[in-house]
Order: sequence, then structure tokens, then C-alpha cells
Amino acid sequence: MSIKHQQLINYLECAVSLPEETQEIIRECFMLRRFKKGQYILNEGEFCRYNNFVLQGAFRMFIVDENFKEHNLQFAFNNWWIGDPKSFFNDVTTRLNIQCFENAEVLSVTKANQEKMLESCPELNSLFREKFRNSMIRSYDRILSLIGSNAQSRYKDFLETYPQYLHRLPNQYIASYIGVTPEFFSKLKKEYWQQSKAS
Amino acid sequence: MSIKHQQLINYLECAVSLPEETQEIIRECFMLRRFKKGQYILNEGEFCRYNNFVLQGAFRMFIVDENFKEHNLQFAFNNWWIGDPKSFFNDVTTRLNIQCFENAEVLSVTKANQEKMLESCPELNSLFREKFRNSMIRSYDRILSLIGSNAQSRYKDFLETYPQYLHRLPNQYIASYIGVTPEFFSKLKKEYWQQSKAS
DNA sequence: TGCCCTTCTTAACCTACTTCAAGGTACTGA
DNA sequence: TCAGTACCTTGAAGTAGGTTAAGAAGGGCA
Repeated sequence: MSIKHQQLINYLECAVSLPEETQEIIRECFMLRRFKKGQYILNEGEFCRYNNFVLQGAFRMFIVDENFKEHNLQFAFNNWWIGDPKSFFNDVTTRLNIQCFENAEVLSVTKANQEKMLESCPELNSLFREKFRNSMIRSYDRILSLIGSNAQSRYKDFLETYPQYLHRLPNQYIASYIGVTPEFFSKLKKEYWQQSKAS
Repeated sequence: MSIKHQQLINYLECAVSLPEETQEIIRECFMLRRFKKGQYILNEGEFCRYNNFVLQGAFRMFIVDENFKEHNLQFAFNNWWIGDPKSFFNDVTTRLNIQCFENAEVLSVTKANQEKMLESCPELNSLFREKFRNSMIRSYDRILSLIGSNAQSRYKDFLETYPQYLHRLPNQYIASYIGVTPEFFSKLKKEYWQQSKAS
């Protein structure tokens, strides 16, 4: 009876109460994996076989463009899910990379096992649907901000949206997330703090 | 028994077979609405009360930024769904506008009625989940292309992804969708066709 | 047929952001 | 304690894409 799995069960039980049978399935189906800082858990060109629930640590998901530049798409910390849904659900190879940047523990589940869990507890379906919806809404907001606003206000948005993770994120990762170079990000920050001091 | 609703039922039955009872609910719950070219079916600041299935015609969804510039996020043609999921599901006001740009007929459903339909036919849940997933994957791809590539290759991607709709879309709408001004889009096109002629 | 109105294109100039290069700062480990 | 390395900042020069303004090219309609 792993204490690790209990963290996932507690997380799920915030939304629905899980029958003992489902809890058992979760303990069987979710595999505990550990990663060291720097390690990749998914590489471009592979199939994404696992959906991952982060117990502790931190991950970033990024693409590498034709000039070998990295672009961060998403981060994941405690109690977040991370994986490439496109590759996971559609059995295609991924364009994404996922790298651990703080030593981490995750619980990983295959597609078959995830379906097994959802079948055993239909209430979880609505939870997962909601997670999906939220994640879709977040990516919609992301598109809006990439299309409709400049770097300065994307930086402001980031500060407002993720204040609690700022200190765990290297500047270069944030720069890449909001879509500018580290050099320009440096200037953005300076400008921003000068302005907010003035007002 | 509206022939209009039959189009929706046919569309759904490509994936799941619907019991007569569910078909009846669909006929009752989906409201037929008609729009003329130019008309708005959703305005920034309103609540998105309806999820809309497009029978015929064409729509675009866009935001207006602080400089009153429009940015197209998505289009919708026959047999597509359109609405703002964030506003629809979370009962918040929307930042989006949806405008008809070819005379159109849609079937609209409220959140309560959509839930009623899903309850009556649980198989539809997985269909809707899949639609969500696809729509999430599409927006993910959109972020990837906005972040990871320049305007020229976003234009190429658009040509490859939506060849069948090109002739129904004014250049300025495509320009806005890929995230450039109409003027710059003009240059892109010229450059693209010169290159492809040369090779 | 011709006119108005919207859309598209072209060109000159402008700016937000990138690139490149250099120096500063701060962990990390022997 | 010191060196090595990764990270952050600064500045100068370059570029992708925006702005403005004007003309060209359709397309609906009298």
C-alpha cells in the first residue's frame, strides 16, 4: 500500500469519492517512476506511452524548432498531469520533449490502464473531462495572448497567472514560455520593474 | 420532424447509434437559428449560452485587442461546432466574438439541454470527449506553430491543413488567423508562389 | 454599362524583437 | 578556497513583420 499512490487518491477524492475497488486498480495500474534533474521522460519522435501525475519535482515540455531552438509550452509541478495527449490517445509519434528540471517522482499510467480505471469508476470520467476542458481553455488563452498582445503584457500575464511558481523557474524558461529570447526577457523585466516602481 | 435535425443526427450516428428516445430529445433540445452574412452570434462581454452545430454557412471567432485590431482564432463550416467553451461551461462572460460571414443555419443547444442529451445517451459522452480532445490537440498545434515557426511556414501549414476551405476565406481572415497583417500576408503569398514556381 | 464599396497589392518607412559578443554573477563541487 | 560552469545582463547591429498611404482590382447592383 504505497503512500505515493495515496497522494493521487487524495487528489482524485477532492472531486469524487472512489470505491475501494477503484483505489485498488489505481495502486495496481499507476507505476511509480523517479527522475533526476536533467533527465528526459519523453523525446521527440517517440510514442507517448504514459500519462504522468507529478507527485513532486518539476517538468517542462518543449519543442525544438528547425534552428534547434527550444520553446517551452508548459510546465508541471506537484499534482499536475503531464504528457502529450495527441501522441497518447492517437498512437502517433510526438513532436514534444518533456524534461525534468527538479528531481521528481511521478505516477505513470498507460492508455489501457487509464481506461480500466475510468471504467471501474464512471464518476472519474466527468473529472477527466473537466481537466481536459480546463486544459483546453488554458491553451485557448495562450493562443489569445500570443496573437493579441505583445511581450510586455504576456510577461505581466505570466506574473499574474503563476506567481507561486516564479521562484522555481529559471528566467530562460519563462522567456521561452512567453516567446522571447533570454536577452530580450532581461530587458522586459527591467522595464517592468522600473515602471511599477514609478507608479 | 425537421430535416435540419436529421443532418445533426446523421453526423452523430457516424460515431454512435442513437436510440429513438435520444433522437427525440435532440429534435426537442436543438433550436434552429438562421444568420445573415455579417451578423454576430456572440459578442465580447456576453455569456455564451449556446453550443452551435453549423448546418451550413461559415463563421469566424475572433478577439479584439486593446488597439481594436481583430484576431481570428477559429473558423467553422458545415458540421463543425462553434462556441466559447470557457464561457459556456463556467458561466463567465466571454472575450470572444463570433460572426457569420456566409449566410448560415445552425442548431443551438443550451448547457442544460446538452447535459440532458448526454445523460440520455451515455455513448455520446465518449464522442464529445473525443471532440474535445481533438479540439485541444488542434489548439496545441496552433500554439506550437505560433511559438516555433515564422509567418512563412505558418502560411504553408495553413495551406496544407485547410486546402478545402481556402476559396471560402477572404485573405484578410487567413492573414489574421496566421497572425500577420493583410499587407504582410500579401508579401508572404507572393514570396511563396515565386518559390514554389522556382523549385 | 458604369459606379460604389470592399478587398487586395505595392512601396517607403518604422519598431519590436533577435542576434551576436562581451562581461558579471552565482551556484557547484573538489 | 578556488575554479569551472551555468545563468543573467548589457549594448550594438540586424531583421521580421507592422504602419501608413496610395493605387489596382474585383463584385454587387442600378
